[in-house]
Amino acid sequence: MNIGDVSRLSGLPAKTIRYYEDIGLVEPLRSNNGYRAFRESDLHKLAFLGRARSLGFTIDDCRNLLKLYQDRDRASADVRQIALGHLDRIDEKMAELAAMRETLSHLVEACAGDHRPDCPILADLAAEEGETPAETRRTARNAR
Amino acid sequence: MNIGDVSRLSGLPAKTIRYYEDIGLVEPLRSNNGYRAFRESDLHKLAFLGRARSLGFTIDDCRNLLKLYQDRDRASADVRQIALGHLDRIDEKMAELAAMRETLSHLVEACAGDHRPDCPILADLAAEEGETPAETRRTARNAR
DNA sequence: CTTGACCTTCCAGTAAGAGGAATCATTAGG
DNA sequence: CCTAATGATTCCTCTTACTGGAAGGTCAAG
Repeated sequence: MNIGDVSRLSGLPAKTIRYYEDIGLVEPLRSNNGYRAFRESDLHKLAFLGRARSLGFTIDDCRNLLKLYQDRDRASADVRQIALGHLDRIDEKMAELAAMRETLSHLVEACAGDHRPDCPILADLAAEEGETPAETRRTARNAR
Repeated sequence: MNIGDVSRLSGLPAKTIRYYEDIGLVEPLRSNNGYRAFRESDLHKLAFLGRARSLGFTIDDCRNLLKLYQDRDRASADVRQIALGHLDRIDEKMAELAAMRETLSHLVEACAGDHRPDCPILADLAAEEGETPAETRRTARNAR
C-alpha cells in the first residue's frame, strides 16, 4: 500500500503519517521507486494511533500504548495506568476551563455591550490588586 | 523600573515580559546602560496582559483588548464580542474534553487493571471499524 | 509524449513561551 | 580597589503535533 491508501483507510493525513514515521511510531518498508510500502500491520498501527490521539492521548502515551499493544505479555494494569493519568490531565483541564468560564460569563453578563465605552470586562482586567469591585473576580485567576 | 521589578509586581516572568516586548505588546524605554526602563503605564499593561492571559485569552485577543483598553472612545460591544468568542472556544474545548472523558472513563472501568494482558482499553483502540463491541465507543471519536 | 495524480525530501511556521549560554552592569563587602 | 553576587542583555535552541508549501521524481492513461 502507498501512503495515499493508508491515509484513506486510516483517516490520517499523509503528512501525519510521514511525521509518525519520522518520530519512529511506524516503520514502513520502501519500494524500489522510493515510495513507502505499508503492510497491513502498519495500517493497524496507524489506525490505533488515530484512535488513541482522538481520545487525547499524547504522542508519548501513544508510543507506550503501542508498545503494550504489541506486547503479548503486558499487564492490563500498565495500560490502565496510562489511561488514568490521561483522565487526570483531562480533569485538570476541565477544571481550569470551568473556572475561566465562570469568571468570564459573569463579566460578559455584566457588560452592556453597546456603543458606550464603560465595560466591566476591561475594568476587571485593569483592576489594581486590592480594589476588587465585586466577587466576579478571583475565580479563574487563582486556579492557574 | 527594571525588568525584575515589573516582573515581581506583575507576576509575569522576565522571560515573558521580554517576549511581550518582542511581539510588540509593550514598548519600554531604555536606560543608558541598555536596561529596559518600564513606566507605570507599562506595568499596568503587563498586569492587564497577565490577567487576560490567565482567563485564557489568546495573545491575539490580548492585543485587541489592550487596544480597546487604551481607546477612550471604544464601544463596550467590541470588548464583549471578544469575550463571547472566547467563551465559545472554551465551551468547544470543554465539550471535546467531556466526550473524551466519557469514553475513557468507561474503558478504564471496564479494565481489570491486573497482571493479565486482556484489556478493553487496548481492545477498543485496536478495534476494526465495524466490529464495535459495545457502546462504550464512538463517543469522543466523532466529536473531533 | 504529455498531462495529472501521486509520491519524495526539505524548509518554515504555528502558540506562547522556557531553558540556557555568554557577556555586560551594578552594587555590597572586605 | 578588587571581588563576588545579583541582575541585566542578547541569541539560540526546544517544546507539541503537526500543517503548508516548494522543488522535483514516478506512474498510468490517453
